[in-house]
Amino acid sequence: MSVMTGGNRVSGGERGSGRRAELLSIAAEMFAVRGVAATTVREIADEAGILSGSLYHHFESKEAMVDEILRGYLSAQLERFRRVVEAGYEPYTTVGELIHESFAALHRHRWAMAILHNEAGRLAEFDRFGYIESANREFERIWVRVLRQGQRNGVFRAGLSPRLAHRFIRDSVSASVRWYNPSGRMSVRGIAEQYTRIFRDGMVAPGGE
Amino acid sequence: MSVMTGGNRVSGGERGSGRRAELLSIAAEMFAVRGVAATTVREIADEAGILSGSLYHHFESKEAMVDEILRGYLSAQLERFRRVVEAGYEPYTTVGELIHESFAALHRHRWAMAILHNEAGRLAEFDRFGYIESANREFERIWVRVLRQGQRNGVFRAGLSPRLAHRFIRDSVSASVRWYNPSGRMSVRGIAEQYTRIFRDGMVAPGGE
Amino acid sequence: MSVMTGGNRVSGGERGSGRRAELLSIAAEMFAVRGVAATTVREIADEAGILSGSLYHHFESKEAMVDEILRGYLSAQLERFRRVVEAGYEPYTTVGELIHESFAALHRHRWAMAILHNEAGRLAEFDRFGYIESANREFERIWVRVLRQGQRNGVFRAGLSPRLAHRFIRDSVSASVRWYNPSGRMSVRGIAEQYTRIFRDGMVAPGGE
Amino acid sequence: MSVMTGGNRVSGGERGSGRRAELLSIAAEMFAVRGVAATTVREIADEAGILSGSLYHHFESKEAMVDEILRGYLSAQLERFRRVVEAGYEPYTTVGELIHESFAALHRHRWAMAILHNEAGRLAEFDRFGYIESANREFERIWVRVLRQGQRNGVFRAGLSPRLAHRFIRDSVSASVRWYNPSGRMSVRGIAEQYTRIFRDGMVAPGGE
DNA sequence: AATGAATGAGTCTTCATTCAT
DNA sequence: GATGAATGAAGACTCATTCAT
Repeated sequence: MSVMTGGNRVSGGERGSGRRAELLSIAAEMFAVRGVAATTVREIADEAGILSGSLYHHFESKEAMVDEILRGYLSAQLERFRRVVEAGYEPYTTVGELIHESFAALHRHRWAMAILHNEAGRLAEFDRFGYIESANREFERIWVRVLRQGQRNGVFRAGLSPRLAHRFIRDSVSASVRWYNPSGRMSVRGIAEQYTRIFRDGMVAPGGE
Repeated sequence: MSVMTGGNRVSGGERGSGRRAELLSIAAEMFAVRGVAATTVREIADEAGILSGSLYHHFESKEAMVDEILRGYLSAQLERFRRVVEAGYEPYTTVGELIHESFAALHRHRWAMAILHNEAGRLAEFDRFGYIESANREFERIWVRVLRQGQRNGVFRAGLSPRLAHRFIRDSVSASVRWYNPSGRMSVRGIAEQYTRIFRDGMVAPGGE
Repeated sequence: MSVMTGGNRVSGGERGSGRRAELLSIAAEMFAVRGVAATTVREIADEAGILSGSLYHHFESKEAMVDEILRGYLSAQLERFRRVVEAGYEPYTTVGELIHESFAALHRHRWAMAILHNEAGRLAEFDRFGYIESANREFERIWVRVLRQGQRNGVFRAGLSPRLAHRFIRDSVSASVRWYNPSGRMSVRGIAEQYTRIFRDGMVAPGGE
Repeated sequence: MSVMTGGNRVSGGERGSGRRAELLSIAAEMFAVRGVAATTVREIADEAGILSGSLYHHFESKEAMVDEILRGYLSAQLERFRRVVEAGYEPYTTVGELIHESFAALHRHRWAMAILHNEAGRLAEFDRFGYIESANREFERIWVRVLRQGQRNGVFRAGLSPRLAHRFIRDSVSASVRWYNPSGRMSVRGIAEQYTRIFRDGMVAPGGE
């Protein structure tokens, strides 16, 4: 068990608040597209059709909005990763599943992923966002365990650093949020498959080199 | 010929004034570490031991500083990529060389790389920074050409999208600027080798699966 | 007769609604402790367990709450002062009684006294609170009359300005609201006695100087 | 020795800055007259003939302005109190001198005194203003020592609490800042003398009661 | 080359108050 | 009597930039 288990509780407890979720969704997209700092509270409010001060009826601060957005994504995604691991597949399969789950988030939590990818470094310095680092460590633990197990089994090439390999795939996947176009011709599933093949099997054709 | 041929005042750095280069180097690190928007002109000046107003004797604007930093990196790096291609190696070798060149920039242009990785999206919207997109397209052209050639030769696995593969490796490499620690135990060369093996040969051991 | 005869909704507190008095009491303490301006309507409401908007079912405005609190204290206290005077004691005794009455208010109207001491200057500028000045003038009239009478009788030292003496004691007493601690070991009665002795008889011991 | 000894160093070290002092003086009067919270940064700037943002070229924050104003007064006044004590007069005389020094500050530090009298309670809660409490404790120590010594000598009446007596005179003096009018007919010296007589000798005429 | 003072537009945030439900 | 959403005006503070000296 670890940090992000409670997950996504909305201050004041989840109460009704279609409005709250609506505002959050507007904000998430803007934060992702323009950047958190570059998105003004007024712009969010404008987009929502209210005055900027009114946002503070729903959220304590701009920071609190970011917080809520990120917590939601991280806790849900950790949950999914854990479930994959608990399913007990072979490492070879697990790696594929993890990559698929990562890309699946591109649908469900697109903006949160983008925000995280773009601003994690800056945010992580604030105590408030300490959970980001914790979550990242947990993700790493999961990946490294699987890769290492695969190496022990002889399925994965020895001599490669599992931590480095994890970073390799993690960075690729998370950066994809910048260019992925949901209405483009490449489906998330398609991208995930290609990435899995490259990562797991390499560019080189069997007997190719 | 292409975009980034002119400029390059930084690394080339004629234009008298070691002072200028010094200021630019201070700014580059700060832009990279804190973000361009989050770095104030005053902070740069403080770090340089002058008053913020005095910076305007050297540069037209904050934007101009960013511009100068990025141009320097992009033109130099494009130059290196072109040289690799012109050397006329086999695609298998060329891929390794490109990855090595990419990581080598981690030494020479660390801050510029970081700035570009972090803010390219935002900056590219301004006309002034149109050359960023141009340079990126040129990088892509080079990569895609090599990968496609390798596929035709049968060295690289068919059925993989070269553009996607390019993004895969590009994003991984460029994100590494965020965690790479020049004084850590992993050398740039070591990382480049591991990344090359994963990308080219995959995680799976020969006969592994 | 003078100013503060009407009003007094608070202590008298007909007007149905224990709720009203309860809210007023909550507000009074907060106004006294944090300052009127620094106490937000929302904080009062929070403390009362309702939403800020709901306060407006009971009071017209925040100002109206302050008004009601102060009127209650001033009219009651003026009444008591008048009664002391009407009792027709010697000036020497009357002074003691007035000081005692002043300190007695520390029990009954602690928060109102504090508010008045802290904010009278600011409030008095508003027409609405004109009665504060009127009440203060009435208090002064009473004090000055007694002191002057004592000087004529030869009981009180000549050559002292009654108005100045009044300010002296008034300011001391009213400032005591800031440090008086109802659960401390010094009783209100004890403080009043000491103050009376200092004011009436001075620090110097008989034959001391 | 105690807290407020360094005294009044202007951030950046006292450098020139007639402007700084000028702005501070404008602010001090406004803070005193309208209250710190009720005085807006813009009003101060307007009065100074600059834009509100420009104030931040000179001071870090509104709070910093208050801080500088109060430190200046407290350190100077403590110094004067210490000098009175070190002069080694009889307690009877010392009391008179302390009262005179207190009123003398009404000329030199009128606004600081007013701010302190009005807002000390609120300010003291902030760490930044911890020195206010320290200074107040030091003032009290000085007063209590003198009064107690006088009681031991038999000059001052026994049975009176020195701490209470200190509060009595302190509160009177400091509240006088609210009604003292420099252009009125009562001189500071005159008020000080009357207060000294009341406090030391009492209202009652010798053989009066 | 640099200082020091100032600008002006903009940022997040606060808060008394209103009002339909 | 109360809720919950919103208003609108204002407040402290930031910052790239300008410019006379």
